Amino acid sequence: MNAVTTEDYKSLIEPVRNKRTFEDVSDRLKELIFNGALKPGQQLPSESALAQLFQVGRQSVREALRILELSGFIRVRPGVKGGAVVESTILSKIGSLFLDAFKFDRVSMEDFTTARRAIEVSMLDFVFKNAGRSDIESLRDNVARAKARIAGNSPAFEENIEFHRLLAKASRNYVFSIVMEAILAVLADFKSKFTVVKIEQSRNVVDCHAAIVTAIAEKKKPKAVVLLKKDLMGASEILIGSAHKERKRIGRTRA
Amino acid sequence: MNAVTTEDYKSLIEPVRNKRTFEDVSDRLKELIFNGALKPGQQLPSESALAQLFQVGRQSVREALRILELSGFIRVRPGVKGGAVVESTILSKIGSLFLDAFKFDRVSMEDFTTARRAIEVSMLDFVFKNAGRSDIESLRDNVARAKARIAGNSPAFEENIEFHRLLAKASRNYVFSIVMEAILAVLADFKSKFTVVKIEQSRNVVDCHAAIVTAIAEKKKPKAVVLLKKDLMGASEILIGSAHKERKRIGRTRA
DNA sequence: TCACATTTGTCCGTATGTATC
DNA sequence: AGATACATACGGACAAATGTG
Repeated sequence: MNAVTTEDYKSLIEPVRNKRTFEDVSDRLKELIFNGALKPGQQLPSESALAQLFQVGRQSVREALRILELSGFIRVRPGVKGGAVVESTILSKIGSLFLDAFKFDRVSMEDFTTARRAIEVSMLDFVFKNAGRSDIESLRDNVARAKARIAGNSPAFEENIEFHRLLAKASRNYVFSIVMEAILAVLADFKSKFTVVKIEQSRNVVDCHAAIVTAIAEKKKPKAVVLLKKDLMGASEILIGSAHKERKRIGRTRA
Repeated sequence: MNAVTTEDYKSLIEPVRNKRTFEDVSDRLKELIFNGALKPGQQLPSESALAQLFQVGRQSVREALRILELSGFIRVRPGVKGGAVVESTILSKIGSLFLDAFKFDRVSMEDFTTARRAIEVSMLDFVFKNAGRSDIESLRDNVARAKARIAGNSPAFEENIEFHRLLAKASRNYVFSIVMEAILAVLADFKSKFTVVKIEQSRNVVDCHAAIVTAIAEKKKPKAVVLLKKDLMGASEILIGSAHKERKRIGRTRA
């Protein structure tokens, strides 16, 4: 008899079954999606059918579907002909999780805007390297729509956010699209809550965007960098300004 | 009578109540966490207690807790004195979601490594600007531990990943920590699956890391940039190499 | 317009596994 | 070892949503 306890074996022997049922189910379904056995647009069996197939209760299936839904693998709708359909909404899910991280860990607007500036400027290299004619067309189209909206006397809030999404797409590197989506999620949330977008601000932004597109089309990289920095700096000032006001209003400082 | 249907109003009128019960519950709990009413380390009431408090069924509470768990807000453990505890694991959740996006959308290793290089190099600016003595100490410590492991004739896989996490921390900007966590999740997953880390490779990496730390300590930025690029380029080659082999082995091309 | 079928959404009762005291 | 308190899991039931005839 010695002092070796079960505890000592925990690092050596892993349990045969440590996963919870619903985790097992969601992992199995994930695998099917990764394998290509379940393709985007394809309908999954109903909850009760899945329960029978996996030989588990419906509750476990539901919790598994909840996981897949939140991870951005499926969309679930009620009603006849409803149910779970394979569909990638991961991008927007990453955005909301990033936003959660911001709120939970109380990231400062200064950190956010400076990091954003650095990342987006470095992304511009890729735009110059990889953007095609169609990308530039999309950007031009975006600017045109933004101008039209401003001409109609309303701020082009959505369009000006979309511009950066399109810029990321023009980098032809999906990683930047993911990161940009995260950035824009924070931006959209913050702006919608704390700032009133004025027409004048919107107009300046659109003008800057238009100049950026021109610089890209004319392959003038240094000019584009300067313009993008100016654009992002303007956004920073608005954000940080309202963040300070907000902190004052709430009367609580950062931990 | 005109052709205006209910459908036309969907963009104008949002439903009074489109949320499902469990979404309501998880949102309410999230708010309590953001408000600071529920602090990290704090225990939530039991499932049945929450069900009574919110006046909903246990199943709705369970699905709400599943969401909070997956979003990285709580940890759930069974047994007496178990239950849901507020705890931020969002960083690792963002990592796994990022990894999911990679697998789902079949991002190429080329895109991943080039984007990573760009982001990490731009992050280096922040390291030079903000890193304190303690950050450099952490990096030095990491290199020392890696060297010790290699001296013991085993590859310093974990330590070499951790190096980049510490580098992000040294930037003193949490945004980079988040992005880095996402990058490392992909890296760890890929390496653990497809490549055998050789001692020789590990040694080269550690030597490079050591040189980077020295360059940072001596405030030699251009040198640090060159070294970091070299380090990341080495990682790229290993990854892309094994990615090609892997694609060949599986016998499936990218969609 | 209305009834119907299907599927998700929700609740309840109950049983089991698990960790702590 | 036994009692406990909790999550986990199952099955049944009904409500709500939604497409179809």
